[in-house]
Amino acid sequence: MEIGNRARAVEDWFAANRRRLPWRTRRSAWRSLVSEFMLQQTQVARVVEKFEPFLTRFPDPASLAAADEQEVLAMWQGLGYYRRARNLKRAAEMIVERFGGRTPLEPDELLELPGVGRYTAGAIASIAGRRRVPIVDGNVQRVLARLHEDDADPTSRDAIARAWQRATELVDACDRPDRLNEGMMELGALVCTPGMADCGVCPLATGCGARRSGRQASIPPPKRAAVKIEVHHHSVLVRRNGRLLMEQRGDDGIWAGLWQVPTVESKRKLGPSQVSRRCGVELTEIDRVGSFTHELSHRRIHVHVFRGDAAPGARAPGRTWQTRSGLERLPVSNAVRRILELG
DNA sequence: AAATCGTGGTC
DNA sequence: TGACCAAGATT
Repeated sequence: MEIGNRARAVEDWFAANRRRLPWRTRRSAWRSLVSEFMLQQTQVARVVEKFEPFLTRFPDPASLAAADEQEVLAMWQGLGYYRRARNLKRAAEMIVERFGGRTPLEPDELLELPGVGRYTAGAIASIAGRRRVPIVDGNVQRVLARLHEDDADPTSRDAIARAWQRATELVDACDRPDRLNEGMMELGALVCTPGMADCGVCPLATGCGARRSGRQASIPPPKRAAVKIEVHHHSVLVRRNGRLLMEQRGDDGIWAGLWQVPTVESKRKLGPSQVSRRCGVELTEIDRVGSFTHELSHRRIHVHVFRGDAAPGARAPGRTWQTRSGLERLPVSNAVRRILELG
């Protein structure tokens, strides 16, 4: 099939199929920017729950730029990759300062924003701005690899470069870059999925290399999962006068900037007396409450939960005593949410 | 440039 | 059930 016909086949397929992201029917650069930040490495279904509340609270770059970072993180709670939320706020600040509050639609300007890489810039520019630029996400890379029967390791430099080259050729040959790019991603998400290629309904089936050779299941080869390091978090629910002691995590590492109950991290499991000694506040008593494991992409955290009573007049520098309603305003990880449920 | 950063879904 | 994956970016 000639490349222009391929591109139009995808555009027509997308135009005829319902979109899973209805907010894109309103073409707003700001909405597109927020949407693309949320969608980085995150499934559409998860984003749908969070998007409208976030946009209602932060309807334009100025409102986000002026907001307290704690509130931004709270609106992001549960989405993961919390650095995106902080980058998005910094991007909003830059939009206000350098672009007069108007979200840019040119790829080069978008790339200057923190947290915006080649994919995100291309998605906003092509979908919200209808600029003729390519995008390659995990879906597009898989569809293109199968189309061209490219069985290389998808994490290799060369394979990535070939995907961008092929995406560029397609978008150069298409009529509507927005429909082409969204169509390629939807194809990957709904038709040409990792586990199954539903070639019977695929607009690219004619001329697909993997289909011709029957290698849909082995292209692309799977990426090796990261080795998970095992660590232990000992978290203490410290009570005093009906309040709970909370601390904020540092600027780097996992859950940066989020809040937690006092937690001792170690390579090995610790007993109650060790936890009591190292948790940073004097306790008169400590008991085990329960434990669970929390899985991250590159780490397995064994969470051991304790309950302790603060000694009278105990000091806890850098920490705050929170009431139940105060707790609800602090951004916490899902692991901490589970810990708090045990309290 | 390999590691890091969350969480939930799929098969 | 445990890999593997998701509208990736950063260092």
